[in-house]
Amino acid sequence: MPVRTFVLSSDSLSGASSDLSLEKYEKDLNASQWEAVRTTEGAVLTIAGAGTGKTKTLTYRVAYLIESGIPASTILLLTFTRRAAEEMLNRATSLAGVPCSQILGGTFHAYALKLLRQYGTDIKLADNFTVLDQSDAEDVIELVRTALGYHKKGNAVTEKRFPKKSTLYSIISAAVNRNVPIETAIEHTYPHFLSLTDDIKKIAQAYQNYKRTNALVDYDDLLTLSVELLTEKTDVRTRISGAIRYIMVDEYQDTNLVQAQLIKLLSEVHGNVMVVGDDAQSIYAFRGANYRNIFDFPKQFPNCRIIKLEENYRSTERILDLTNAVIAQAKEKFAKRLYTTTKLGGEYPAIVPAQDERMQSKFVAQRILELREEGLELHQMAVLMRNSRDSFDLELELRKRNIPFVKYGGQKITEAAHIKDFVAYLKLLHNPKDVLSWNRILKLLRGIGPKTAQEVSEWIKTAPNPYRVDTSGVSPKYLESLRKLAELFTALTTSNTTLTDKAERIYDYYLPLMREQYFDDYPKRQKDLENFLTILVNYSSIEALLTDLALDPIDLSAMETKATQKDESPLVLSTIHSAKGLEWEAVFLINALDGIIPSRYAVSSAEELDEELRLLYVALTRAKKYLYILYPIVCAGLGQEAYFGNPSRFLMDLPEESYEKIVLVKAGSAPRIAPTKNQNE
DNA sequence: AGCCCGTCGGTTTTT
DNA sequence: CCGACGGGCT
Repeated sequence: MPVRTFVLSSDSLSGASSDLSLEKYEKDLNASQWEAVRTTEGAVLTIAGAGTGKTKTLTYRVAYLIESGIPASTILLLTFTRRAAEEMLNRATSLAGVPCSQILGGTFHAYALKLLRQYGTDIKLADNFTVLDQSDAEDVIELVRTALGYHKKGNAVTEKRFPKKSTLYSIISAAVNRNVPIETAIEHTYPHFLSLTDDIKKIAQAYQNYKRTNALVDYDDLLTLSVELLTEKTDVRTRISGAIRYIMVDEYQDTNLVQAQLIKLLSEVHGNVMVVGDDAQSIYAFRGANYRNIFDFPKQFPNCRIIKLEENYRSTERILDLTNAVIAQAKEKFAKRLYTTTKLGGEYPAIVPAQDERMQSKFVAQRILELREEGLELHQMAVLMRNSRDSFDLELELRKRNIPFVKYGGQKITEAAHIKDFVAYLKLLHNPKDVLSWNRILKLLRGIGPKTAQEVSEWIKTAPNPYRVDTSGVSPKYLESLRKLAELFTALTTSNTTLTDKAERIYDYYLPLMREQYFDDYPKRQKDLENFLTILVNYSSIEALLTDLALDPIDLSAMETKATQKDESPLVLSTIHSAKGLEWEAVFLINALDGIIPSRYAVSSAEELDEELRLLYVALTRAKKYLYILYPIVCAGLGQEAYFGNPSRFLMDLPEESYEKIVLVKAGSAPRIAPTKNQNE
């Protein structure tokens, strides 16, 4: 039996020691990282390239502050996802040897929500307000659009096609996030709707009013209302910013103007702010992020110190050469070029044209199994894609070969109709006047459509006891089903049961309705609901559950894996956007086609094209050791007709010596991998 | 008038 | 595969 020694690294042990000297921090870091850690006073801008130890630096800085005696509750750490915050805090805790869990933080939106829950009434916000996620917000828009009469065709104003609710939402949201008037937002993304500007403005206004009168707050409101609060209420601002001595912001290139404003306000008293970001990795401009925030930071904080991290510790030299060549194609140039001194050489990154999507999937699955034979674990490998649906074929192949995987990106559980239905009952227990949820659950009843649902829910809003749906004077068509609904709510509200009991009760009531509503695929949906119930058990209050669902909903397929966990940590499938900040030993990028990445919706403007290039850059820089870029040559069209796909334009002009090409050859029924260096022709 | 259901068209990325 | 739309039904 082979025996190896295993060396425990010192930093996982040092946590236990009460080593008062802070030198251990210096020892683990390079000069720039250490400078970023110890420069705690004043404003600091850290520009950190991919894989240069950005997360490590932030983690060490948190631990360093804590060990220097700074109370955790005076530190605010803002990150892009809650997962990122949790991971950093865990690592900082073991580093500093003292719990860091008291640190304030999470996402901008979550922190803003906390502020508003506490001080919202100061700006006349109802104290029981509900947070709308995107699909809720779209439903509200649909509601006000209908109320204004825009749904009818032949309406004088709607001779032309009227934008659908998701388009309306994205226009309204873009205007807020970019801090521009509605017409500018329309012109930017949907110039063909410019002639409807006045109507869209009316809807935007009605949407705003509706939210206010019904105590609803959408994602953008969380940020803008926080800014409003801190701007207008001087005493609140002084109290809050006085209590925050140190602020750290991760992924600053993906913040928008409102978020930048928020930072400025929160740091007013102490002025100790460090923002960390990489302009080359900005991939959220589509949602209003502005990477120029990075360059504007020194203007906002004139005495700010600028620190650059340029030494990459993640990838091999060969991968780095390729990714440097990729990002060099950007129209807007980036000043830095990453280098490595520790991971010289390595395997060539590979570009793999596959005959078709099936072949692509087979290659990925087979190569993953081979790498696992060589000792890589499944969770150390990832398959990345531009669009969530690009992995459907691969998912079939992985299931066929029994390779467990978890998928990030794509549909969230709160976007699935059946989960939304289910949650609507819970929302009503939390807020009985939630018209939106009434609407939703009433429409599930046979004979009740949009019109009746709206009438009934408007009536409920003013009723003394909303749960006792009054059945007098309603049409016998749906009398019985209304009675049953009232019965459900009576049971839910009169007995003192736990959340789990309530949920089960709702489940029993809802299941038959669901079967009727979504007859085609109800078994799948039923399974989802059962999985959802197992997650729900972890929550003690409806409010906690609803907050999590609104601000950090898990992906539908991730929920499935969570519920049916196998003993082996699964392979990761992820959209590039959801892969931000993560890294793997082996990375496969699939469907690297022109029209996919860059997206065909982005090719008309140089700016959007650059963002797609940065997206590709983010994808490729996730790889530590192995990198495969794949695309199918023949693509299946929408119907049955196939067409020839072109590889991404970003791959066309890369230096020949920066990658190898892999040609797939069939051996019997299974394809074999025949590596050929592209330079030996 | 309002509901139901079949058909067709268009399909990015997410706090 | 979901959502908008139109026609027929209650």
